[in-house]
Amino acid sequence: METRELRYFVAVAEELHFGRAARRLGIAQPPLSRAVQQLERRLGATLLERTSRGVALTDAGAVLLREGRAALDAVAAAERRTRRAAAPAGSPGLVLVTKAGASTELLAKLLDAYAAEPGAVDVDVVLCGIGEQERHLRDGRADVALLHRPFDSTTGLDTEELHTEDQVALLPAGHPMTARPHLRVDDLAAIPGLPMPRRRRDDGSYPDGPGPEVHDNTQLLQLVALGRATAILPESVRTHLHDDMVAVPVIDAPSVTTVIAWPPHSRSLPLAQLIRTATRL
Amino acid sequence: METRELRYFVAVAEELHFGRAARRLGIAQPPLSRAVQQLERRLGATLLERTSRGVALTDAGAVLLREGRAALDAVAAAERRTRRAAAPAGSPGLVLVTKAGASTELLAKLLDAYAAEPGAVDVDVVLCGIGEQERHLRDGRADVALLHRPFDSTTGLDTEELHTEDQVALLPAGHPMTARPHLRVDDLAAIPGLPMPRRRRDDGSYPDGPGPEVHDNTQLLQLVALGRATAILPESVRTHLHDDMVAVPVIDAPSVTTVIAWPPHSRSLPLAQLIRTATRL
DNA sequence: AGCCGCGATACCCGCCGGGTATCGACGGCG
DNA sequence: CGCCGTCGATACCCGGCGGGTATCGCGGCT
Repeated sequence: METRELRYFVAVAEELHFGRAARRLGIAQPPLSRAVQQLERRLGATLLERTSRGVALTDAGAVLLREGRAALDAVAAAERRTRRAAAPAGSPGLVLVTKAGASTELLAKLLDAYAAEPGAVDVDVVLCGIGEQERHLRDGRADVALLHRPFDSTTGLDTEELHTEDQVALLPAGHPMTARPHLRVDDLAAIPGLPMPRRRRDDGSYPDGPGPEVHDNTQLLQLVALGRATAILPESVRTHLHDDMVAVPVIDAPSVTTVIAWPPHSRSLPLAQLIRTATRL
Repeated sequence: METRELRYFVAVAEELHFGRAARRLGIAQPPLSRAVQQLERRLGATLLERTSRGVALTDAGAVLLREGRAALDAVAAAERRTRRAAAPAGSPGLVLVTKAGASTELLAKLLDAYAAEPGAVDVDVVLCGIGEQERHLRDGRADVALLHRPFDSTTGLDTEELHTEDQVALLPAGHPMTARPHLRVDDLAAIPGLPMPRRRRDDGSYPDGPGPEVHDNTQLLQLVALGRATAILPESVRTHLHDDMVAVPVIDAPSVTTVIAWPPHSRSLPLAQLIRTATRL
């Protein structure tokens, strides 16, 4: 199976429309139809159910969509990492990816400590959207990530725990509940007029519910400060708070563990040293 | 990057010889040279150092060899799993791989328990050489494996622990040490005339040392029974012993954990049910 | 009935992957 | 020291395949 065929099939499977997929791929529709047919013949499997009004995935097609994405990521990773390995000295030796607006202190400490090590290489820091870090590791855009359990999935990655912290509720200053020594999750759900914002999911959609839609932490903090929302966040957000917000411990929220994660078959000395530095912090 | 190019490069990188690689690939040597040159041009990287007497890998080439193998495995997995998903009912629903000659009781119990579950599918059992299981999972030849820590690597796999056991030393019946209630690893290393056999490594070579070379457990047991060797093995081997051998606990050997492992992104109901059954044993 | 949207088919062209023949560089050996 | 053997690169040719345009066939909607 060639990567071209896989790319073509994945495009059709995602669009569920040969015409749109062809446009996305920058080719005409007939060759795309033909390529997918040929793939189906070679696999001996029907991947798509065609009706004259559109396309639907078969079970086998769903399997190939999932596995094919993983395979294309692996190919992309091979390509990117080879390019990086061949790049002249001075380019980034390691790329670290983490969520935008999280772990800033831990990250700063880690980068400082690592830079002080003998033989340290340049580290590029990439900030990306929630849930995108694992993808960056799998397709070679990054070598190592800072993830936050239980929010981020770490399946298929090697990890070391760095830090665990409890979560706090963020309330507008002056709210009656700020007087309480601690809260429970149910207390917050019951506050009238202070809904929990809905974060954008990986696929771009938002969960149902009453709260406002947000997609980054800055927006969220602003909404809390304005008295329009509340939120449960790791206690390290306290360092970002001014006196317009108050943090109250939430005793029954799951605690958050920051982990350093990397693709399992990585074998680079700088990466090993960065991980060692991280675990010693 | 096309899988064809990757396959070609991997063949050359493994053979370190264009002619042999071409023969292995079933093509002539000139197109192979050209394909690798084209790959190098596209990547903007020198992958191989050519001398008129042969070929050596550059750093970038070593990266692409490792990453490329992983990518080709992922492509092969996509292909195999799709074929399986499309195969008519009656073909194996799950393929389980484990070391030849290990975990037989646990495996039998697991298969029995799973077969009794409602909705269970057929399970094919594949026995393979030591260290080959991970590869079977990664390239789609198997869906799930029984592994033994700390011997098998589980990096990049999801696992659940099933069973932990201590290790025992296997001695020929009548040996003076069989009178001892327990032993230490150092005691065994010091026995004259009873060396530890050398097991074949993944690459087919054997470690240096005095012991005989073996590559499976049957051979090993035979050598012990003949009074030509000793070995440290999980205590479950006791069930295979006749009265020609004696097992003595080794108190400082690492204990062995049997785990069930699967590729991290698997999403099949039968697999989930098998894993659930396994953890409940 | 007629039109429209969508995927499949028919047919053509140019490029690229594969083949054979040969070259050029290097090392070994008589 | 010159000859030869080995090995990768180059030159050149051919056929097939990937990609393009034009068109068909089917189904749903109005």
